[in-house]
Amino acid sequence: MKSEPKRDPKRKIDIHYVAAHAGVSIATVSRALNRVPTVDPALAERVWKSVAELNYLPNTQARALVSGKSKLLGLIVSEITNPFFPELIQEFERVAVERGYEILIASTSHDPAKMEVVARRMLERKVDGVAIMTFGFGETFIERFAAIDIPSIFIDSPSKQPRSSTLSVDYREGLYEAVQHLAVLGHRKIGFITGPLHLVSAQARRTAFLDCLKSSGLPAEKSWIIEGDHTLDGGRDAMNKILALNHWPTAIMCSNDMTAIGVQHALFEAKLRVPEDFSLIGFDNIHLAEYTIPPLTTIRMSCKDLAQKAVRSLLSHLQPDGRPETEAVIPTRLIVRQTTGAPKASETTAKPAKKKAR
Amino acid sequence: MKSEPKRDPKRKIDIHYVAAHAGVSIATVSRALNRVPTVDPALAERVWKSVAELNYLPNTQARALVSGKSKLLGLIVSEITNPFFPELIQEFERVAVERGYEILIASTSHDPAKMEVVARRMLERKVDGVAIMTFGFGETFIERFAAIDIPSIFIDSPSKQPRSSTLSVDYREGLYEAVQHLAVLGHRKIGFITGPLHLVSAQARRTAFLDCLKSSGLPAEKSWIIEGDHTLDGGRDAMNKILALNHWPTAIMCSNDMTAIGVQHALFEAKLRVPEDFSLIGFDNIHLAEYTIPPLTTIRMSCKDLAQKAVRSLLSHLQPDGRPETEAVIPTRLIVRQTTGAPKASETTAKPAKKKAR
DNA sequence: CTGAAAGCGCTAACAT
DNA sequence: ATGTTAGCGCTTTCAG
Repeated sequence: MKSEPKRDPKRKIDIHYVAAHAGVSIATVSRALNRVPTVDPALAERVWKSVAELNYLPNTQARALVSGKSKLLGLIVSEITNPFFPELIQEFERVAVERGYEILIASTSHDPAKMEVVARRMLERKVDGVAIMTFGFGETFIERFAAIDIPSIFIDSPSKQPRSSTLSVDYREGLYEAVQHLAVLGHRKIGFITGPLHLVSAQARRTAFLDCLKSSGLPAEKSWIIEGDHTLDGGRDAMNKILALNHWPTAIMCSNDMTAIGVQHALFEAKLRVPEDFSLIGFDNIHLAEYTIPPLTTIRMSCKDLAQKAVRSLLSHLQPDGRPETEAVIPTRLIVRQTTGAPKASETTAKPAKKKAR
Repeated sequence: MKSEPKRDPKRKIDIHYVAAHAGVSIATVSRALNRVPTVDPALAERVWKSVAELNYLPNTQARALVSGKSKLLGLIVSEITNPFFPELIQEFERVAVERGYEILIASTSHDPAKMEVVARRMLERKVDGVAIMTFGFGETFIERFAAIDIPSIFIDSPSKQPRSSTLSVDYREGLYEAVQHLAVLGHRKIGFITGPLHLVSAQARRTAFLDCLKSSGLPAEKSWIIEGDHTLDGGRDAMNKILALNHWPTAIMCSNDMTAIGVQHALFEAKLRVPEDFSLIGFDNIHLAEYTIPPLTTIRMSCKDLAQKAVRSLLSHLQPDGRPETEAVIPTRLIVRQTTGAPKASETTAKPAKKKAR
């Protein structure tokens, strides 16, 4: 029986294997890997060489189990098919990976049942922190995570949990610029298509819009405030509701860019033109906004900012030294493109002839 | 000293805690949780009640460590900001979660350096399987995963690794319908904007296009085949190159929808109209295609199909019973919207006056 | 059918 | 500075 217990060629490459290969104990391997400063440089060198040679990858599960840190960050978004979120995800991933964290993405689709599942998934995988980028429904999650003392960050509605931070978006800033822009162009009748109003963020945007109208001395016509749902379809449907009205606004502002693209589509179908018949302003400034026809005037909210601040804040809660960053504000700014212009000179409050085939 | 060792209220809720609460051993708890059929129903019942009452969540890391199964599926995409991928991710997530798997998303951005990192991330986290949806560069990954015997699935280029499956897209099908559609409309001069040609999938699409041209008896003009990169910017730039030519095609086909949207933008800027001046066809049929102005004629490739088949195939490799699904074909089909029409009657091979301000 | 006990691969005391 | 050892929370033999 010629058994060779020490160097079984098909043996799994674990820390013991590396230790044997480098001629040190597993503790030294562990220390070298974790860059503990007290390790003899010569030994560390040997360890790293073995690691490279054997193509050793530490077992994350074992590490997580013993250390209590999963090195996983949760990222909850509402709707991954809204291009705003992929852009945010991309940056979040970049920053998190750079700092040695992996990221667990889940989308709720605004479905309460799914939210429950999503929270469970995050908890089961023992995320070290979680960013709730649903623009609403933060409360649903916050307490769950706070109860288990998982750092969290979410948007718009401040929380008083100790390990929870808030990102507050300054909607007024960009919205005010937008309303002013329209006012200067000569618009006095501005409609607004909101997001789903059960979301605090959608409410915040609507409220900010109303405030800006008031401080610009513009009237707020209730029938021109239509509830959308932040999707293409929602934008189209909302615009069609406005078109069914007897009195039309001359400009439409939207709670996000997808809504605005839906509006453009509704207008296209109705043979109405932008900006000749309606001026249009979106919100988010997704990359696509530059490519709509015509290119969309919109309000920029930097998703990179959002992502970076979220990761940074989360990680700040994870490090014992230095106090956590607990609040950050995200600015917004108007980006003028080609969907805004002066209202028609012939503009009256009477309903124009509609859908006249050209 | 009134110590109460058994029911420390702030004790972590682990399997021992549940076992104590239910009055059974941890082995029974484990078995009940894993639905081992030989457990006494009465005991199982007690365990489940305790689990619910204590809000117990099994520690996934510990589970993974001992079982060797991470219950994690990797999903590698090339570019998360291309809307095709979020749609695919959404479905992938849905199906995977339904089957009890979590999903690890990584995007390569076509960056070889990043690919290395991405592969490492997947390996470190010990994914049970990985879907490589980069539409190219599969080879970079396949071998790495095959070497460690991780099931994988990827697109277009078949692999001979035992635990690796292929999704082959039938590009010809939809492309042929598209070329025929244009031919019937009267087009004989069709240009094509490709994807990045270092991707096998982009090459496959171009080759399929060329074949369809030939079998339709249409000429293939080299200068009308421009390399794009599957992005908005790439589409715009490619179209501008075509516009700089002396002889124009009358129709443009694109390797994906984002490219087509970029083309629409270039045309808009050049004051050219779709479909009056150019007919345009995309590829993918992302949701947005319905909302471009005018709505984009495109070739549908179902990302849901892709996602479902990928997950199913991956999981089939993970179950010992039944043999793995090793190959699936994804159909494609033309969706006619409003970017295709007859070429101008005045159409000649001479270059029309360009950029005349209206 | 149930329980006791042996690890999974690693980190972090605790020795040396 | 390095090695030895005791777990992290769970699944899974192996006895009973």
